[in-house]
Amino acid sequence: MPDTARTGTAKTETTTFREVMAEIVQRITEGPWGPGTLLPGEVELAESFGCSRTTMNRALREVSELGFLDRKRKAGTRVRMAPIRQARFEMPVVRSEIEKTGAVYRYQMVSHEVVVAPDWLRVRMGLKVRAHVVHLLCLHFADGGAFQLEDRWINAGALPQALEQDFSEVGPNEWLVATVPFSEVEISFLAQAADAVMVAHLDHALGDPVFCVERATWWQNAAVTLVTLAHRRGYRMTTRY
Amino acid sequence: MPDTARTGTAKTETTTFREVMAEIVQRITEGPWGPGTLLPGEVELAESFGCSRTTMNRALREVSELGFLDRKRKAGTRVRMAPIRQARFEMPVVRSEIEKTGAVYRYQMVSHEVVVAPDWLRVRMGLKVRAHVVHLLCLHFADGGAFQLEDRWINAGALPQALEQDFSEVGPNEWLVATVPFSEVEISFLAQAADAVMVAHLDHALGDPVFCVERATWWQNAAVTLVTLAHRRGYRMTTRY
DNA sequence: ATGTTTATTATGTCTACACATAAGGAGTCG
DNA sequence: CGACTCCTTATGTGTAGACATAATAAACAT
Repeated sequence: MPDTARTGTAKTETTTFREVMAEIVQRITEGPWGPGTLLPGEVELAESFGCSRTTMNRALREVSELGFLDRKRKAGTRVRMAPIRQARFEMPVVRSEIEKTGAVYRYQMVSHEVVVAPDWLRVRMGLKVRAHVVHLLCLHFADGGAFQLEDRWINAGALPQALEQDFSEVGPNEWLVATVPFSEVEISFLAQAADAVMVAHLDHALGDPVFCVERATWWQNAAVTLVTLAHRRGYRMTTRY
Repeated sequence: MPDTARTGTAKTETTTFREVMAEIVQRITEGPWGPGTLLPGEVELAESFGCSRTTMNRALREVSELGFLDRKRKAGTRVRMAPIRQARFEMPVVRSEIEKTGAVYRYQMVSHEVVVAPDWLRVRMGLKVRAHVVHLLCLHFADGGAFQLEDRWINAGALPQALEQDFSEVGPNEWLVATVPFSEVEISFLAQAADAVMVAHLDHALGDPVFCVERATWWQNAAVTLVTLAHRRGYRMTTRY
């Protein structure tokens, strides 16, 4: 911790609202504004910080979005008793996730078929009876080792182009984000026992715990795709805040 | 635009910048602004929307924070090719998570001991040799069934009060958030094989896949606590966006 | 041709002011 | 006593105008 920019280099005068934010967070986490404290009003604060109310408002709003403050109209601004614990995961395309670690990425399609949706999938995605789906199994390698097994279903009713598409070179994920970029998504994290398919392609023994991500996406109220991403042994999804 | 919300006599008329946001998102997801589009400048947009640049700026800023837009100074505002996929999990105290589903919450302490930190923990938390830690095993029930097993270590060096605290009634989590509310956190999600302790308290067989959350927290550069939360069979952590 | 300076431009932010809205509290009236 | 109205207050949001900053493009000099 070098210094708190208060006295610091004195000349840069970075855009005040960030400074104000920093000072507020400081006062909350270390200074006099413990949990439950009712802060002075915006006007008074703005005055004491030597900035306009607009700026103070922005600072307070953003600190509030960080989960430290609770604001209500007439009631005022209060420091939360316990901060909102929110974990935020950025979910990049697998390729970026792998390349970011410096490893070499390789993609391989394992299988590709067009079938009538099985019952469990129809229920899960809300498809019509006898709806056709594209079913893919793909592998993502990091430095030659299998990193992630992708088990994907694409609703051909909503996305007929998927029937024509060749997935042997470009992964379905990258194709999808380019084709249907903005969609509703539901993500689940879960632990699953390794089945035969996973054992065949990842470094798992039968029944081993596998960390899986399941992602279902809709576009304009129609189910587009459902994917399960099974990760290699020992994978953890980590974030800091 | 029919009116500028100035008349006051009840109209939906949600405060313009939200309207503007909605319209922008609409144009991106369904309208003419496909991925890669370069939007007109703020001034021009503000004019065409009939609002001030300030308001347009706020709208664009917030849409950008949603992950749809990419803004750079001179370059202008561009629709992202692929939206930033970010999953955001709110991590409430277990009690709230359970009670929110309508189930009855019950807490039980299983074991409580003060010990010298084992080597793996010393490394993991960066403790001194022979540092003392409080080690707790606790259970959280939902409607009488075991929901979550909490395996917690608290650094007594950083938090001597933990030595005096009685955890048989109040769970360590709730005590900690009240005592050390604002801290640095690292969260990991992972899949683990059920060990003997988990089997004894949760509905698992030995070796079953268990969804675990591991959380390490620091306060002012000192490790405070490390906890592993093992969940019952079939648990998933889900979010939508 | 290449490197450097300068102009231009779009976003980033600050200011001062105004009105809107929600919610607590006081006062009023049955 | 309770329900209602009205006032007050703190945040929420909109406007117009100004300067700051970053990044590109054009002009210039070497």
